[in-house]
Amino acid sequence: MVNETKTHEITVDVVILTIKNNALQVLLVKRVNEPFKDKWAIPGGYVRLSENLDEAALRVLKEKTAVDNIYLEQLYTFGDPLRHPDGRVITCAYFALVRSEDIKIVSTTELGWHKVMDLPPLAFDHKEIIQYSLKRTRERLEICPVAYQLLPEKFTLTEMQKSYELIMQKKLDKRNFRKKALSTDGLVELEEYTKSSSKRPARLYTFEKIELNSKRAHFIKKGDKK
Amino acid sequence: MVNETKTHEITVDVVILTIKNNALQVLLVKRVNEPFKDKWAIPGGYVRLSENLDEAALRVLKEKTAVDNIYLEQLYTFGDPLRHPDGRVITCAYFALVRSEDIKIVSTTELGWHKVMDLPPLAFDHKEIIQYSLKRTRERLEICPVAYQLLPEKFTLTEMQKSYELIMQKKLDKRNFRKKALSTDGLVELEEYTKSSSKRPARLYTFEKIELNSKRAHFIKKGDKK
DNA sequence: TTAATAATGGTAAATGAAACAAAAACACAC
DNA sequence: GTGTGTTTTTGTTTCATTTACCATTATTAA
Repeated sequence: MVNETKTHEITVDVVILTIKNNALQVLLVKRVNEPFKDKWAIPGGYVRLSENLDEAALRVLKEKTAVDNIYLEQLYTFGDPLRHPDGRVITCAYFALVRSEDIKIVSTTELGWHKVMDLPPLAFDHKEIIQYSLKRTRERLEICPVAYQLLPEKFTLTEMQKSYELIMQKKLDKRNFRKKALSTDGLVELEEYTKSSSKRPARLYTFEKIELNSKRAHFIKKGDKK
Repeated sequence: MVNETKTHEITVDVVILTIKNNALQVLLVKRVNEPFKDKWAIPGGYVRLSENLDEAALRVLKEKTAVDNIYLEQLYTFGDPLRHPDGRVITCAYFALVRSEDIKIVSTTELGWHKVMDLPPLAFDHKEIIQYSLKRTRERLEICPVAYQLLPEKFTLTEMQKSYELIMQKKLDKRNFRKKALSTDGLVELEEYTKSSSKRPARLYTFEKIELNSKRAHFIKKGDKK
């Protein structure tokens, strides 16, 4: 417990991902102060003494946005001594999957969605953090259908396939995807169809059960407090 | 940057796993100070300002043991406000897979191996941390043969199977395991056999290539400095 | 010779992955 | 109302991989 050990600061940063305009997008905030003034950054903030890390991440999320349905999971803790130019700041990074329809931006600062395949210059090591969140999202998608967290409440299988393709970065076979999707636990077929397009209507589906293969991840549903 | 945010302390704790006496074991240190005096704990220490988290974990490891071949990976960051009775201590947990033959205990404090299936009372939330490290080890084993990090440099397929069974907590079919093991990338068949037992000698194998499916994990090999 | 364990071969069943084409339903133009 | 265009919906086959299950031979020490 020498003095050297006592001047860390710890933050949480939250990579917020959604699908919007047929692209994977991440919510970024424009910094108003130095360092990295005017650069874009992942939303973040200091961890308060009274809250645990999950709570801190959720608070950061809610400071910027009004969200209802989210998937939130701790990503990795980044602690390079030089990652923050002004001192030793260790950040515990989280990532969240949200539906863009569920998000209302409540921040006063400049905030916007950016395509993850075309990021602006970012502050700190935030580019690395975003890249890692994509890798983790892919890993999660391979073991559980977290992608539905990015979709509207009711969606077609084609939309679901699109979101898989966006995350996995590759084309999938339509029939094979459909077969696998239909066997997914928790997927329910609705008696509703899309309307208003000059083509055959698509059946709508929704997710009821929350199947989660990763512990230490959190689904925050409508109405959950805190 | 209110004052409340500035009094965290951050530590690293390292779950050190090995296979010894036909059991998965974890290295624990007996605490000499309060809190949790005389309880067992995972080796840990404060993060210094000049080092990153990986370096801190490695330093903690080397303060307790002289190790050569290790697999080291960040596990999870635990930050419950009440996890440390004396204040707010956030810990970044790591886990390491080592060969018990490669470890020399250099610590002056009381240190010992404990079977993970039969743990003594532990300090803080260390039981939870160990449980999580087992889960992660299983996940890793499913995608890459990290188990060889627990084995002697030269090992028989039966020993390898034993280590898989210990980690996965289930029996495996001998012939199927052998078939899969032999097709593992990096496994090399040696022209050596076990000796000195009243039975048929078993062929020895070793690993040459380090195949790693998880980024952000580190293999520290013989001779690596730092 | 015996006891003990290692090495090895094979097969049947189940599962999963990849490749493929054709019919059905709607909107719209004519 | 008929035809056209677009998108959805659906099934089979093949191939490779995994799993389950079973039995025998080989090598050594004692």
